[in-house]
Amino acid sequence: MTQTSFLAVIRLLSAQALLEQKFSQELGSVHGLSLNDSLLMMHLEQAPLLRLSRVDLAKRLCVSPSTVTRMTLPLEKLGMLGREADARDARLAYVTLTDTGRKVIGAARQTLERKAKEVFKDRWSEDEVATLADLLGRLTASQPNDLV
Amino acid sequence: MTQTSFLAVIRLLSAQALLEQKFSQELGSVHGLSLNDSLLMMHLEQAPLLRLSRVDLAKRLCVSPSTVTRMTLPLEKLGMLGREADARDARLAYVTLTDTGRKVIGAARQTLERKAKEVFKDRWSEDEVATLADLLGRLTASQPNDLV
DNA sequence: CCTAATTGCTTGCGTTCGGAAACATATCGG
DNA sequence: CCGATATGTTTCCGAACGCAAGCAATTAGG
Repeated sequence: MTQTSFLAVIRLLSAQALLEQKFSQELGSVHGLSLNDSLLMMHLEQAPLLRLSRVDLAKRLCVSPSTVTRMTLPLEKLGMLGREADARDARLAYVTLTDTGRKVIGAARQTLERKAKEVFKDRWSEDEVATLADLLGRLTASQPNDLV
Repeated sequence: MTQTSFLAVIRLLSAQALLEQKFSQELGSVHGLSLNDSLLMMHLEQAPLLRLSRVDLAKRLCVSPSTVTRMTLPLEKLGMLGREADARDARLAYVTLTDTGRKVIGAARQTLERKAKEVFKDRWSEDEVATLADLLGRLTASQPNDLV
């Protein structure tokens, strides 16, 4: 069991490195976004009011709050993200997804979907991909919210 | 199918961020290694002569060759890694695993194994973990060599 | 041979990230 | 009401990375 767990974890780390490499290039050159930028905007996309606090985003992305601050700065200047205050708590500075941002992340998502399909194109049955997605979902179940 | 593939990829990326966060801290404080340091040394561990070229390591880790050069430098100074020339090709500078390095990565591996077991401790049957490991292995099958 | 292209490695530069510290605001306990 | 503690955000600093450029050595083509 410990060997199997270890194998699963090591392979997951390796697989991520491979996928990130495959996705980052095109995502950056075509849409001007990093992979983490895209994940951030996709979290906003499915948030109730298209907005989330910075600490919330940090937890979902598994990055530090300072990283969220730095990530949102350029996207805000590009008009993809906005900033919104909370009426009750003046400490909160929500990150919002603008109309421009919705269009951009929509296009980026299509790129990601196409690339994702390519990954499993050969030697994978639909059931196998579904099983993989399901098992990985168990791993991230402890996290705030699931994308897609 | 495209939705399923997309879901699998997104969840894999999220799961990796979560695992890296869980493993990095203890690995660094207890053994003084980063996660990538450990993966690099584990690749050396199972190499035929405990040695690999830098470009080979770069491919296995999905990082740039310059990163390998920079990663090995401090580990070499700590006596965990060594440098070996090739008799036929003077360009090659093999990275070797020293006795010290073998002991350190062996201990680090135990930490990783223990943490990996914790990840699946609850709500996972042995078969499920094995299935996950198998499916992830398919993703990394295109890569040079498999760890473990 | 001898030049050109290729391969392995390293260095410099710009970018990105985590952790500590600082600051503002909120909440809790008397 | 007030001090102490907690929470959200930002800034500073050091560490890690990719890319482009450069150097050394090998290989390929005439």
